[in-house]
Amino acid sequence: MSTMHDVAQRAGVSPKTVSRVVNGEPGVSERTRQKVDAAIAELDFRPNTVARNLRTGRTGLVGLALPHLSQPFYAELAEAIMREAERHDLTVLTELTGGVAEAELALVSEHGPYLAGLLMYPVGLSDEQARSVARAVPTVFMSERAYEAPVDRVAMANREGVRAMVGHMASLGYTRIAALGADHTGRPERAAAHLRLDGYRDGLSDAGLPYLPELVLEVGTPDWDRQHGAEATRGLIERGVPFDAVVAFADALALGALHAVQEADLAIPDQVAVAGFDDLDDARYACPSLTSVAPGTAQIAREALALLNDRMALTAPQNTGRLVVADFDLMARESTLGGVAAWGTA
Amino acid sequence: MSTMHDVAQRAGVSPKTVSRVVNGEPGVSERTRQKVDAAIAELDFRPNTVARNLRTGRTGLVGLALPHLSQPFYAELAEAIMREAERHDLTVLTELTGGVAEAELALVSEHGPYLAGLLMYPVGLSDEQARSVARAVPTVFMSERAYEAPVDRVAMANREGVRAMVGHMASLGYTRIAALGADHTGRPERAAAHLRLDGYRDGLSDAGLPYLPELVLEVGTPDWDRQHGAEATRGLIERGVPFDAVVAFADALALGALHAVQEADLAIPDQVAVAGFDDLDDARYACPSLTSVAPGTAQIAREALALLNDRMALTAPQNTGRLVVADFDLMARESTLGGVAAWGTA
DNA sequence: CACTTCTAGTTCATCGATGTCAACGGACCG
DNA sequence: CGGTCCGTTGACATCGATGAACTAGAAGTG
Repeated sequence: MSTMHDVAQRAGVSPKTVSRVVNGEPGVSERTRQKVDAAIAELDFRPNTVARNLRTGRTGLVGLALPHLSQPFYAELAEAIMREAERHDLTVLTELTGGVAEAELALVSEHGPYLAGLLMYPVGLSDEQARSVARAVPTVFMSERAYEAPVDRVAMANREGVRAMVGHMASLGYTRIAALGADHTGRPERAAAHLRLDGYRDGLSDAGLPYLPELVLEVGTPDWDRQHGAEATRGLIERGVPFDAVVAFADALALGALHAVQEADLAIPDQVAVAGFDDLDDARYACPSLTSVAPGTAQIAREALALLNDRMALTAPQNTGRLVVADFDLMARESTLGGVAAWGTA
Repeated sequence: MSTMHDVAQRAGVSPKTVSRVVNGEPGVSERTRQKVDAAIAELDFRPNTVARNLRTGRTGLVGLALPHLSQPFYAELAEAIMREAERHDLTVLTELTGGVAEAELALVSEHGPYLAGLLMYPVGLSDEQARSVARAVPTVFMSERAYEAPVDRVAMANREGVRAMVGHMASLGYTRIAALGADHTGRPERAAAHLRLDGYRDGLSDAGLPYLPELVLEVGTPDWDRQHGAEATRGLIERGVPFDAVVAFADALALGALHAVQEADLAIPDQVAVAGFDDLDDARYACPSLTSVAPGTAQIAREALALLNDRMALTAPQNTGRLVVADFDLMARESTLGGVAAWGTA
């Protein structure tokens, strides 16, 4: 590994001049610039990032904190963010928190000091903890929950998305539309469930349909997975409650519902229509393919990095948090439209 | 941020002594150690990682290079590796290569200098390129392809896994077992396909079944996804070739096959049994749940980090690469066994 | 021509921690 | 009692790059 000093000697100039050339600073004549460039090429010199970081105090490292990667939603989000970070010349350091406040905080105390910024999908953090995280390092949350803290946040169009989905179903003639994934604990970390339930009510009222509590299915755990989606749907069927559609608050739940409905020999979408939220790859490939709300993952990644950039540059307001809500798309597929749409297409 | 200097002043000692305490070096009396510890606590001092890295030349950063995260197999692998890295006190820097040699190399030239090690799932690299990567930074490949280079590698039990799967099917009485995912291009980057096909032949010959070329399905692209799995299976059905089982070389292909088989109104597993490879979460949740070869992802992560540790410590032999093959498990589920095994269980 | 004004480039200190080596004080020994 | 040795501790240089302050010479100005 050659250093700037080596390059300087070879080019017959001072190290500082080499530094100027490398960083494209002004005050270097064309002639010397060329000499230095030549020396750099000959020695295959690459500036030592660590030393630079120490001197400048900047690292170009941003932390990405997610609960898991094994759930496709997070994996897809991670991928989008990494691709976007690359465009900003930032290096991503990924940490899995398991959705536990402890781990979410540990990340900050352990890596915080040398992180230029932090993108976090917080789950367990309290308002107070969120504040302390944001105080320690420039932070952007990707989260449906609003925090009582001056933190930037990117969210999905939870309410509007579900509202539109209910509208979609109503316009197809479905009238007894179940909601799958409600939460009645009121706990703030379940904000996504609350907002989506609000959207469900909005959609019903838009369509002039009554809100029927027996069609609102709670899911026992905070984990929205197929297992629980199937169980809740089975329960609905067994109770004999009449219904002709299910709007699930997550694709995983919807895929479970799909399973339970087919298990009961009900035709999709003729007897029961099903829809989800997240637009996972799995939704496209499900059988039948699943209608879903695409939450604009790419846009979320873009906005999150834009906000973070501002904050790292201290361009952003210091005492207030900004909120960006991503646009959604309603991806209508076989599970509501029926037909023989080619499998695996958008 | 307080520095060692601050702590030293507060404790009335020299910075070097603080350094000794922090790093648990010997040669510090109990009395001073306590004074220093107290000062550290009072100032909430945390050593500056960047400065330490510069001085020592070590970083504790390992790169993780994967083609994608959006394919569940890679996401699950990434998760396993991150969890394991944490146990080794290593920080993981993830990069997505898209499976392109260019990106795989760029990672090294860009971040290589300050990476303590590299875990890569290589796809596009040539032997020569693999060599140059391994020369630049301590490297462990996770890859089915063997490289003509002194690089450590962790692989799956490709051949044995498929062999066992074919045995499993034969023991259940299936005799016309199709292979899905073969490759006849012979290109080295498709080694997984070649090995698995070998395993298929082994399995047939173990069971005394003939190898029938018309039952070997090639998949057009290197991408093993559901779409292609479904297409190839449809082709088989349309050609009217009799078959009673499909062993797919990847779960994604198997899920596609599942779809195509059901589409043709063939009962699973009564008329056609289906099995995959990878044991994705999706396999457990498929309908019917999918029998699959679990490649031992957790073990792969463990072994990969163990090998990398050796190599970073220079404990490993320098001119030769080691190979570890992970154990596999045959997860038999409804798609071969039938029955009503609880959905979503192991 | 003396004097300011640039420009191109240099010197030196510095970021924070750590390796090297020397110094200091007490214990122990002959 | 002088000398050696050992356990502690500190002074200083160093890792590689960069910011601040400075200089030598060219160019412009009245």
